[in-house]
Amino acid sequence: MDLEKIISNVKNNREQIDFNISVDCVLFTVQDNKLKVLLTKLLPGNEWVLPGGFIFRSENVETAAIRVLKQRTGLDQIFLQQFNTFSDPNRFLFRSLIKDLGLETIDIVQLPERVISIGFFALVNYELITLTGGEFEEDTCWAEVTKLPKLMFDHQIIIIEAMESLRKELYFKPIAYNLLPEKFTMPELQKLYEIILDKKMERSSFQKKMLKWDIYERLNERKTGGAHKQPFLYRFDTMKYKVAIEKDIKFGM
Amino acid sequence: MDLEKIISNVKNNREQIDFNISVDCVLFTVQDNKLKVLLTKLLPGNEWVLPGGFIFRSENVETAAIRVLKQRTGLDQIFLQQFNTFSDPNRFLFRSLIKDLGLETIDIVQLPERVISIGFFALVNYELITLTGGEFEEDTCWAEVTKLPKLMFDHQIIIIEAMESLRKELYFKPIAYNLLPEKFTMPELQKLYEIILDKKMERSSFQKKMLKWDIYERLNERKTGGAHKQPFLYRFDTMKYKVAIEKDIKFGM
DNA sequence: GCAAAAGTGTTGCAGATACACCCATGG
DNA sequence: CCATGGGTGTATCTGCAACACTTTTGC
Repeated sequence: MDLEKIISNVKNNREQIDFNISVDCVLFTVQDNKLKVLLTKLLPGNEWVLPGGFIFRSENVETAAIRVLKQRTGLDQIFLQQFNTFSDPNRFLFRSLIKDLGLETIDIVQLPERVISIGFFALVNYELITLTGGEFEEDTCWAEVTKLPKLMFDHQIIIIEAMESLRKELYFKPIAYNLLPEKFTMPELQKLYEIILDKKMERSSFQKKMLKWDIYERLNERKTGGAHKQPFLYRFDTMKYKVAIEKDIKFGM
Repeated sequence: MDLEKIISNVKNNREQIDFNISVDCVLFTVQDNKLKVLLTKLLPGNEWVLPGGFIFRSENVETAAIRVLKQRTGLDQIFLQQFNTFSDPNRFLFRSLIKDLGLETIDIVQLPERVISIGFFALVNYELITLTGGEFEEDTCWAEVTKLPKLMFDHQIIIIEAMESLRKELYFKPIAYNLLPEKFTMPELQKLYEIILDKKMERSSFQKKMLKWDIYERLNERKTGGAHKQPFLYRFDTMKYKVAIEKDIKFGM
């Protein structure tokens, strides 16, 4: 990612790309029992930004978001959800950006004014990403949502709103499994809920609630390696989930 | 609203207006116990469209939506909520639109390709609108959501998604009062819920649920005029609502 | 006075919570 | 063998749906 590249992009690809609209992706993961988001830099040494990009005229915004995430993570099956549009007239001004970065030599006549951005949040398991980690740039990091560094533009607001949306969603839909490996245990799932909703829960009640929804398949395996009794492994079952939705099951916490 | 006006707009106002992005407003109201949406026409005799408009470079998308609704209804205090972005590459093509309408004489070189639209749904009390109804054009109507006429572009999809969002919201937030006059009765509120959620409810339970939330103020007045026992009048109380949110009250149906 | 609508009280059931108890594992 | 974590059963509590009963109004 390189700002000058972006700017030459703007000048040379007006036919293919809409430079008034972008997507910004808040990619969440959980590592060391902490909720984190992926950040990157436009210029080395500068402030952090969310991974994002402009939209090709031949694609819709979801496709653009998938493209951006694929480019960052190597994955193209990431859980993704649009949550808001950011359109403050002063949120992203090419002209002031270039001035701030001391790139005044660039001819800015053809650059658009305000850029409107569609915010997406995405969920991914940390281990899946590190598997394809080879392509990461140095100017990329996982930042704890409680300890965000200084961010450019309105990206802090975008992250905060993404978290609110994630919480609201998790409160009513069982989307947390997207943050876990394919096979996971109930204690792991509970830990996730506790981290995201920032609320301790009772072990037995939690488990019963999850099982009652009947959307997780219990495998004939148990998690080995840890000390103490080995917990069962579960897997999210898409078919069961569809059946549960048909039955109008409520997934509220 | 006039298509040729729009097109001359595009040509003459590129400085002020972003013609790649628009807002479309699904304005709901309830009349005769039916849920209806406001529709309009681009050209007399042509198909229906949702009220919408482009976005000034000096405003955000919410302001644009408020502007569009104010222009249609005379009201600027309408409950409004963004619900999705519509960006299919073929959803709105100026070029094919002009061709379809037989306006091929128009020079289309400067028109944008695909227009991305931000969808809003809005709620308004029917009586409030008719008060300022003088400025309505002939080519404007309230269409029942169950009997939609043929619509241009992807506007039918937008309405359907708006309804789903409205239902989902109403299921978890007490927004229905926006469709009622300031003072309303519990039976009226219940009727609304039944229309929107398309589900009959038990009178006594409904009333208790509403009162338990403690967000409606019971007035020392009763609704007169109808036959039978006069029901109490209530008013949505913003302060009480804030308190209830603080208390983490669940407004689920 | 009666029918219909609205307010209020009562009861029973289902779901959730809290707790208890047991089991398994590694150190 | 014991501390800890995990599975499962059970008692209790709560909320709410369903129903009953009462009150009020217009005709």
